[in-house]
Amino acid sequence: MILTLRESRLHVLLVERGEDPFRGMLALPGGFLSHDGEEILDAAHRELSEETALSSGWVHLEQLAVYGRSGRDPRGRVISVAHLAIAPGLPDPVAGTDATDAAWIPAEAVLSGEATLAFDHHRIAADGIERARTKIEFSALATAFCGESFTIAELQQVYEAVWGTTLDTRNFYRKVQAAKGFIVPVGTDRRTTGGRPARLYRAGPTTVLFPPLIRPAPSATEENTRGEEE
Amino acid sequence: MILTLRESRLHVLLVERGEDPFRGMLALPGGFLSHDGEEILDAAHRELSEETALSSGWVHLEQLAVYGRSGRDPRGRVISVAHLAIAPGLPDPVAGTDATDAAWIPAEAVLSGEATLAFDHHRIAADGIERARTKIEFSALATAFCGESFTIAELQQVYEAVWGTTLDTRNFYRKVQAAKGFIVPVGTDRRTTGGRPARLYRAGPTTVLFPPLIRPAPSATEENTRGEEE
DNA sequence: GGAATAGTGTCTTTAAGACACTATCAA
DNA sequence: TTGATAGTGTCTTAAAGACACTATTCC
Repeated sequence: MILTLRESRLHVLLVERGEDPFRGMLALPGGFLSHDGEEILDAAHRELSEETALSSGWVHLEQLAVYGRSGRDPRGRVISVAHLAIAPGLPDPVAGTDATDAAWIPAEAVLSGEATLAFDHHRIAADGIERARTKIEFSALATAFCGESFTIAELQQVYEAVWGTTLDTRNFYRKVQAAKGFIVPVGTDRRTTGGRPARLYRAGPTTVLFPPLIRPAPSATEENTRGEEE
Repeated sequence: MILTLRESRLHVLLVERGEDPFRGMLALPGGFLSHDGEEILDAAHRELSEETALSSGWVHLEQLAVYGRSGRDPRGRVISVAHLAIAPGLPDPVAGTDATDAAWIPAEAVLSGEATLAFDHHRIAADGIERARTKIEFSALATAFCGESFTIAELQQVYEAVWGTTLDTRNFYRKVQAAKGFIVPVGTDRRTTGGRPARLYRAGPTTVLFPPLIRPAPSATEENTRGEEE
């Protein structure tokens, strides 16, 4: 599953299936190993570039979990190794091999069930979004949603979009700057959009955020996002 | 991979392989799906009870990650779905089907490389231990190392063993009791070992610890425990 | 009374949360 | 000068870390 930010909102790339089963329904992009010896991670990269025509240099890609319940695919026993990809704002999607059409769908619509997904892809998507939500608390992953350089305001929009919350600007500035090695200033550069120019930063060397940026508690939450257990 | 506490130290169950490849070497217990339709989680439970003869009611079992690099098994392409099991102090191990012998090995010895493991099992074991170390910070998972009831001192030993640190008793008492729903007193019960009797607790309803029990920073750490990526 | 283990209280420091104004640029 | 966006400072509260003594039982 591929996540990105568009118009300051979190979006998931979905394809409209061009073949049975579930022809015409929305599904996560994906596919089978192209040959017996293909590495799983290579296959994930291949599927990713087939769907997004993206130079995989700037994409974060990690394994999510395995989904292998019998019955999840009417064609028979299919074991899927779900991966999570995060990329900066992407061009409009390109139709892939097994898809007639692809589109960025707001994560909200997927989570709420407003968009219905084929197979058990709702569950996979929910797990992936939850992984992203958790991981940006403790790792520098949020910068994967940004381009090479970005402003602190843009980074704040990433957190707000992924968590679906609003954050206090002053506290956010304090916290990202307190996390040493998270972002480093790109010297002289600035960019302007009508107001005071913003300082540009790029991702720093650190992958582990300390202190972390804890997500505000919504009210009562669940845990358990890992794989198919239970 | 199965983790438990023995003599206040974290141990991993390893089997000595009775068959090629890697005959005679230590390896994580495991096996293949018994038939085409077997659920992955069921198979993990089955392997678990084959190795430990444990009523799976008291065991925590979760999916860890997939390991599928070609070349990881000389027999051919083998995709392993690693699982992490955590159980309270277990009886001495029972030899499994594909193992001539099984033994609890200190996690330290596995991590340090003092014990050499077959296949890529060192990596899997390291990932599993790191998962446990991280997860007891934010979830009530540590109680899975204890029996049905336990003392706070015993729970502290779990944290110390898994993290490989020592903790301040007073701060630990304060923190576990501040995390509402983590542990609940088992009323009148006590148990005695020569000193003042300790109050007994059992696992509470909460799975998410708030505030969490943050693991003390060792000095400089890495992250990235998920699966085979990179 | 002594050995053994259980349990607690205070002070300091760090970080979170809440909150509103000043700074810099373009038009 | 106005509109727009960027950036900052303080006070309060929560939680972490450091630290040493009292309590209860068995012998």
